[in-house]
Amino acid sequence: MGSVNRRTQSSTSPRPHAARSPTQRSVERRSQAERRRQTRRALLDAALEQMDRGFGFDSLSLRRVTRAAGVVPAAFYRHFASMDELGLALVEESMLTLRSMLREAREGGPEPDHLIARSVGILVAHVGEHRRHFAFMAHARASGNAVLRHAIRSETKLFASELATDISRFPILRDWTTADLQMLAGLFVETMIATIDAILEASSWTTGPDSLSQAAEARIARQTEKQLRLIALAIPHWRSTD
Amino acid sequence: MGSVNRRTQSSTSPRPHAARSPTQRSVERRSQAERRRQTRRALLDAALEQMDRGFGFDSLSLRRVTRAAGVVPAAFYRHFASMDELGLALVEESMLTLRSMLREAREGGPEPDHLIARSVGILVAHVGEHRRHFAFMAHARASGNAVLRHAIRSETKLFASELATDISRFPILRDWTTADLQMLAGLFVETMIATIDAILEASSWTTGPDSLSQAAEARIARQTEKQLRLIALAIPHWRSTD
DNA sequence: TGTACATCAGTGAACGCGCGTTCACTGATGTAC
DNA sequence: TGTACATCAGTGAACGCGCGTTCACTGATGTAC
Repeated sequence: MGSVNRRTQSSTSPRPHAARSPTQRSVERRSQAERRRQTRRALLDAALEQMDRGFGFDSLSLRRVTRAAGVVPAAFYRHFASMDELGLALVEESMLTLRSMLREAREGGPEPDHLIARSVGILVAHVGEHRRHFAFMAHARASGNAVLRHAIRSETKLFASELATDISRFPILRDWTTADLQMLAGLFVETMIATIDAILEASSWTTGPDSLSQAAEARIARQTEKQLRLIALAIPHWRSTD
Repeated sequence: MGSVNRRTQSSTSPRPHAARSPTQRSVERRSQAERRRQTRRALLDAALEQMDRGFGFDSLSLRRVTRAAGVVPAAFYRHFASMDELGLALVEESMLTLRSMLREAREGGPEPDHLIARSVGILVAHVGEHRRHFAFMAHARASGNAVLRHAIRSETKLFASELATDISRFPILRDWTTADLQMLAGLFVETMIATIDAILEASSWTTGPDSLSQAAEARIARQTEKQLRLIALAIPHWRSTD
């Protein structure tokens, strides 16, 4: 990884003869602000990197993170007051990833036939592309750090509620009570979490994609699809009450 | 908690005039062996206690455990070579608790009508009675310690397989393929894990049973029952293939 | 039964190490005029 | 445009602390005869 602190030359040069103004001031400072931004990113990346390698957030030390980011320990405090604060920034970032997945799933529109296979495909692809965010969330969910744990839990509940709203639009669920929609969305989210866990676990044995972990991934995806298809079979037979 | 090392008088006195023999030898040593056993237990209990308070296994130090157990740090090594080894002892112990739950559930015999409510009741009761073991497993599942994590994961898979065998005895599942039985058992186990997580999370806000956490527990149990009933509705409609 | 010796669970002191946090500092970037 | 000053991201040294591990030890328990 190494040091992130090399001067980056801005290609959009800052019109040297323009009048000075508050806006101008912030533009002229961009190089310094950019350096700051890069160090902050390097710290976040270093933490994600360590956690993707299987270390728990609890055993990440401030010194290890700064070492991996290529800065001195004291520099950490220019960006975060504590490791907890860095962790919360990662929660926020990871939830954006999760929501982008939900958005992608929504965009397909309602094609019930392939809906399940498509959703599972999106899930598996997202975990592959944003493995570090998912590994972070999977760990922090059960971590020893109460601040992180509660943050992730409440975000998960929110996510399940959003999903409940989404699925309420399907005609077959029109007459379900809110509680029953939450129950069903909860079941989907729980199945999703279990799938994520299983994929991460399978890919943790090796580094990078190989045929072995790809086969394991396909097997996990097939089982998840079956479970969702089974649940879907029940939906027409459910008598919703509260 | 305090020191565990007080001499315990054995009430079953060791027949003083009997001939010496290998058996006799071990009986006469019982007081020393008992002291050893008690310290070991105190170490395990201290670790469970800390983890039930929300600390992760990763942030448990050998010194904290021995302090809580009332012995000097060096005494730890008379019982375990490392914290990892203590963790594995806890995995083993916790799995016994889990299996005792499965045994209790089996003993009811097949009464499909109340089966779901009964099973959820047993689960909730067991989590209440052995909260520390469940809290340990819930945490270690996603802990940063690879040894513990893999131990729990493989035990969980074994547990799901046992459950698959159990449910294969239900007439309605007679013609299901092995893969489909594993899939269904997996779904049950995942729902169970989510329920355990939710109960532990709800009870972590307060200490001891109070009306608030009891209400939360009842709500969680009701949602789990609904989810299992939903899944059960699908079973007759599933066309099992492999 | 009484005595001399063996075992071994737990002790207490010591070690070197990585940790989080503090502080005055440096020097490149940015601003004022 | 050129110069003098301000800002502030990152530095390097220092601190006290809890950690895991080692070691010779103590003294109660257990064994041999």
